[in-house]
Formats: sequence, structure tokens, C-alpha cells
Amino acid sequence: MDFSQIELFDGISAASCTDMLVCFGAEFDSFRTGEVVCDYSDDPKRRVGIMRTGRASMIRIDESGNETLLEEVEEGDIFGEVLCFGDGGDYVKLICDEDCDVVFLKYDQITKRCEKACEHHSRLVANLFELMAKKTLSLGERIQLLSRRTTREKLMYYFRLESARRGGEFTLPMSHTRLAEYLCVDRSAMVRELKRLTDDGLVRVDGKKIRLTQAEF
Amino acid sequence: MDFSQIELFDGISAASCTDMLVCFGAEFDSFRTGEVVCDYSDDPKRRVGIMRTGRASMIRIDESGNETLLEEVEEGDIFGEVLCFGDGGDYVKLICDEDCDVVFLKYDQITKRCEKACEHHSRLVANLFELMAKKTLSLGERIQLLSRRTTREKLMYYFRLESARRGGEFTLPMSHTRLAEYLCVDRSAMVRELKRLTDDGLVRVDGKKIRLTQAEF
DNA sequence: TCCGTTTTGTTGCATTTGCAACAGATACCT
DNA sequence: AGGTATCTGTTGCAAATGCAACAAAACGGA
Repeated sequence: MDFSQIELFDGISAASCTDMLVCFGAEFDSFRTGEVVCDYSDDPKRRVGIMRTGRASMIRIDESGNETLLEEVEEGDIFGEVLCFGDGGDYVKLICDEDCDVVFLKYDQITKRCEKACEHHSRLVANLFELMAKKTLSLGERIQLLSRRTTREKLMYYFRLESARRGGEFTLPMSHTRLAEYLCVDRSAMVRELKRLTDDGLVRVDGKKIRLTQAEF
Repeated sequence: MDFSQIELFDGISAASCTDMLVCFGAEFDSFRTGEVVCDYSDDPKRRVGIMRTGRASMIRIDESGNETLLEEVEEGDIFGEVLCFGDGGDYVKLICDEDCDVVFLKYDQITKRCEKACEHHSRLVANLFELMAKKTLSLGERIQLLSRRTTREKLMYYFRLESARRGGEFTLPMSHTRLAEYLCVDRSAMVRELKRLTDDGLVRVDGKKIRLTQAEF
């Protein structure tokens, strides 16, 4: 097993990694596109997952069958019901968008002091801290997005963010249908608003290609 | 200075605490109700704050002057622009709801390996990890709330959560005006929906006293 | 290539929502 | 007690939104 590429184990020797895997109850697993990585309705495993490669979507399905895209889990991201989306009552699952490799750690073993006093235990916790900080940032960003009141504002906020991140013209990383779920608005209403935005000359939309008009800057 | 009551320093001797304060560039500060704890528009200090006592509200004000309550920071919570609500572009500030005591740490010093090799450095990072996990949970909850599409769903989700936490009948921890900002909906629209909910017999509302009707269970 | 599934574009309609405005109630400070 | 600021309850109205439905286009697997 090659640990060198895994951010989680950054700064920790391969030998230590192997040792520590036992302490943390580490489990490695792989999933194929479309498979369910975790099902948080009946999964009291208290595990923390780290996405090594691939992408997955945290999806909530409420009693009416509405699907909501809670978050996108990407390479290097940390996830888990202990961390997030704990108890809402609805059905929550993590579903694979692309084949992915995952490491699971037992949450309780992380904060517990290690009896074996592995020398790098603390380094791993520090790494986890950074992963958490990154996650917190992305959750905060999501809150900023969802706290916009209108579909228009949500779209513009999202576009500005992606535009700043990926460059002036960028390609949506998901389908329009999915984007509507992400923004938590009705798809048809979103498409309507998208048309208004283009009519007002604020954006150019061509399928998944989006470009903000300079008027915005 | 008494460190024993501060969760952040849990498991760390007073002597070590004093040592470490230097490593982390710790600053203690107090604020009075109404004062601005942090102003994230022009504050590139990269500090992490821990609320020792008191309560504060993270508020965003957009260019139109709309206020949004991003999060409630309570005793023991961790906060900071490095962690959350980083860059949206709008004006974001943390404002004191009750007199509060705060510790600030320099974010970069936390993850950096300590040259002085303070023995408890790693314990503190572990404590921070737990604080972060707690924060992540509350952010996740907030996302669950904001991802509801209608005002009715937001209200009911919020009431169920508070009801489970504080008991069958509970008192809103904020004014109706503030609640509307928290749910990110128009206040008058919220009041209207609140009335419909009572008409439908789902809740009883008496000022800040809320009770879910058993029909819900 | 063919077939089934998903996505997209579109529309009508009832409902919800944001917005603005105002008066009365309440809380807060001096 | 008086005065100011905030909160609450309410309304009308225009606009946005959710919902349902359907056909065409695109996609993906056998």
C-alpha cells in the first residue's frame, strides 16, 4: 500500500502508517459509479471517511421523494455522519459519481488517546484537523449560497464563485437538473431564471458552458 | 488565568497552557453586548476564535442591506474567517449578543509544527479537532435547514429540531425578526406561514413559546 | 445500432414569496 | 416617566416559485 499520495498521511512514514491503521480501525474500500458508499439511515458506525480518489454526492431524500444534493465530496475531502448531516430524520446516502477509493477511520479512536502511543498519531490528528478546516470552509460556502433568497441570487453567487475558481468561462461540473438540486430550487423555475439572466445580458449559457458577462465586474 | 474551565485546554496543565499561549499567538479579549467581535471585510488576520463565555451572531450584510444570520456562535464554539464564510464578497461581522470572552489563536501556528516542541501542542490540536467536528455538525444542520424549499418546511424542520433538543414546549432563543433572518425568508411571509401552521393545527405559537402538536408524532 | 433512461426546454396555473408600508406593542436607556 | 428604537401584526400587490405535464434531445449500455 502506497501512503505517500494520501494527504491524510502526509508527513508520516509508511511504517508508522501501517502501525496506525490498526489503532484507527482503518478500512480501505473501493466503489464503482452509481454504488452507494454509505447509507446514513441505518449506519451507526461512527466512521469518518476520506475520499482518496473519485467523486461522490451526499444526497438527501425526504418523505415526499424530493432529492437534495447536500454536498459534493471530492478527492481529499473528509465526510461522515458523525461530522455532518447527522440526524435530520430523512434518508441520506453518499452515492458514487465516479469510481472511487475511500479510507474509513473509526471516529472514537481518533480523539481517544492511543494506548500504543504511536509517535505519529498526533500528526495524523493534525492532518485531520486541516481536512476538517477545508470541509468547514466548503460548508460555509454552501450556507452562503443557500442563504440567498431568490433563485437569481443563488445562480449569480454560484456562477461568481465558480468563475473565480475555474476561470472566466467554465463548464458546469453537473447537469442542470443536478444544479437545481444543489441550489435547492425547482428545475423549471431555475431554467426560466437562467433565461432571464441571459436576456438581461448577465451571463452567456451554452449547455454546460457558462460565462459571466464583464458587466458584472 | 484559570484554564481549567476551557474546553480548548482540556487535559493540559496550567503551566503548559501558559507556555503554549506564546506558540499560538493567543490573545484574550472581552466584548460587550452589541460590540463587533470581528469584522471579516478587512480582517486578514487568519485567526481562529473560541467563544469562552457568551453568545454572538455571525451576520452578513449584502450590497442591498439585507441582513442574514449566518450562524449563532455559542459557548465553546469555534469560529473564524479561515474556517468559514471566508470570501463571499459581502460584509460579514460577528456581533455580540451577550457580553462575551474570547480567545484567539493564529491559524497558521496551529498546523505548523511547534519548534519548541511543547509537549501538549498535539493535545490542543486534538481538542481543536473536536471543536471543529462540533462546528461541522452544526453547519450541516444549518444546511439541512436551508435546503428546505418552502418557508413551511423550514419552520417545521427548525421546530422539530428545537423541540427534540429543548423539549416539547420551548422558547425561541431569538426574536421572530431574527428567526426570519435565520431561515432566510421574509419576515412578514414567515409570520403569515406561522399563522397557517397554527390554523392547520400543527403548532401552537404564543410569542416566543412554541409547542408542536402531537399530530406531528 | 437500437432501446431505454435521463436530461432538457417549455408551458399553464395556483400558490407562495418578497417587498413596501404602517400602526400598535414592547423593550431599553437615561 | 419619557422618549427612542426595535419588534410585532397586518395588508395589498407584483413577481417569483413550485408543481405537473409533455415532447424533443442527448446519453449510455447491450
